[in-house]
Amino acid sequence: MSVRRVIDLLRSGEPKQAATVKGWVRTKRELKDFAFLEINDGSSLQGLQVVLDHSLPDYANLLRGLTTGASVSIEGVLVASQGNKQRIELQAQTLEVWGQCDSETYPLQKKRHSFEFLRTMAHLRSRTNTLGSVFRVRNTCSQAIHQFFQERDFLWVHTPIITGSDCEGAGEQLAVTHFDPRKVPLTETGEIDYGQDFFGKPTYLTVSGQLEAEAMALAFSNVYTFGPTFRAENSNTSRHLAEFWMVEPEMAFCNLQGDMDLAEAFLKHIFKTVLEACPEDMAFFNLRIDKTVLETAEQIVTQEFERITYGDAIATLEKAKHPFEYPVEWGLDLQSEHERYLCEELFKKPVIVTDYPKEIKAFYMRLNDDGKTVAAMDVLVPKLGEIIGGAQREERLDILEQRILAQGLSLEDYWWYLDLRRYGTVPHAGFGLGFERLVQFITGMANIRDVIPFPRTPLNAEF
RNA sequence: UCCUCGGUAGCUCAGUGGUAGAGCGGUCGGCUGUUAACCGAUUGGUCGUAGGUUCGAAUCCUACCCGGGGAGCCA
Repeated sequence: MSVRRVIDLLRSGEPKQAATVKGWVRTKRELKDFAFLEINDGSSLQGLQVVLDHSLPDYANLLRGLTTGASVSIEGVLVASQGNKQRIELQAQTLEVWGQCDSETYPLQKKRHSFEFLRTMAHLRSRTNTLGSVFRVRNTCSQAIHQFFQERDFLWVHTPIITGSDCEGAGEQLAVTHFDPRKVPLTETGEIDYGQDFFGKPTYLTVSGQLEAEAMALAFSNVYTFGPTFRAENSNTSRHLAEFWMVEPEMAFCNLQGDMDLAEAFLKHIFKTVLEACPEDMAFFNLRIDKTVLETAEQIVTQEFERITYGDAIATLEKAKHPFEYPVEWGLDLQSEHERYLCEELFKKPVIVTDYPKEIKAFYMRLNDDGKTVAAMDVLVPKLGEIIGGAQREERLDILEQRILAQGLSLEDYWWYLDLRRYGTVPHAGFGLGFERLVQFITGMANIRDVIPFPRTPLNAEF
């Protein structure tokens, strides 16, 4: 008798077939002479309905052990369901409880729980409908990302998680040390003597693999990273994590135009893949989480993104009859409210804003011919704001050196990054995508802590 | 980090100075193929923590802790 996943049985199981299913009890509905179980094994949102007849040996005792959350193995025969909520169901013949689940103390009820409550039990919450759907969609997103790049001959490169560079230009870093915090060695002048630490110098968790990805792109032409990233910012919002996953493609012989084209094709591919692979989960999000996710996904796949320069965006915002809390003025960064106005009210779709003033962007972004702006691009989406940030990189050694110095940074810290411009430099471009923000955007989940299994945020590393 | 709202039963919440409540869940019983099952009964509390005011505090005051939403920073 073959063991089959629930999704397989729901899709292709036929009456009279023998089948064994293994999973966890979601609900039990008892009637006088028989009972229904719903078994879920994580393979799909819908569970398999199992019918237990009172003629089963030791029926009364059996039912007592079949509580919500218990793990079971059930052998039986598939039959056409008399109910209208499922095509097929399993008539149980033998049943084994692997692990009991005390219903007095098991925290997950059959009814809906708040996401705040579920966050206090990250080890159990994946057994709920919503988190189950989230993590299946998250998996499909991962797969779609690799597929997109691999089909285009991009090399997946593994950039370091521990970095010796404390100046990657993207926020506070978490220190990595092997020192005993009670006995940190000091130099004669009273400074911390990092020469005695594990790596012989200060080290940190990476905030971006971009600089290393650029090095790899200058050998392999097209590469991408997909890995964890860390930020020690004390950000307490529904869109920030201290540990998150980032996707960073980097392309040699590419300009800003090519960068934007790639970003748009990339998002379209992921949405298309999720719509095809996870229709049940997406329908669930549309019904229970956010009634616009399907419409939004269809728009992403079919519509061209709006493209607008920062200068035009500022001019548009200045003319808008919309009250803004923060000032709109050339040279100031766009605030959340401005970004939301552009993509939620004005264009009603994703917007790519390009060519920002050089003062508000990173040193490595390529200086435009006007000398005032850089070849940067941000992809803004409704509700979330910035989901992708990218740029054509500055490939000219002299200008890059000026930009590093102008931002108060030191050339020595970037010696190897500058070498890339000394030896065979080429125009190149890339972008970074916050993976959890992508999953948030696709699923409509309001809080980023609910789209990663074990979220890391300030004061939260329990699991 | 700032602003703001909140913390009362396992969960979601009501109670705003005078005996601690409801719905759901759990348990027990009933029931015609149920599917957020249904019907009946029942169980369940250091009111976030520590001080203070008061004859009396879940309720008023102070501090702290934790959570939600918004902002900044960003992805």
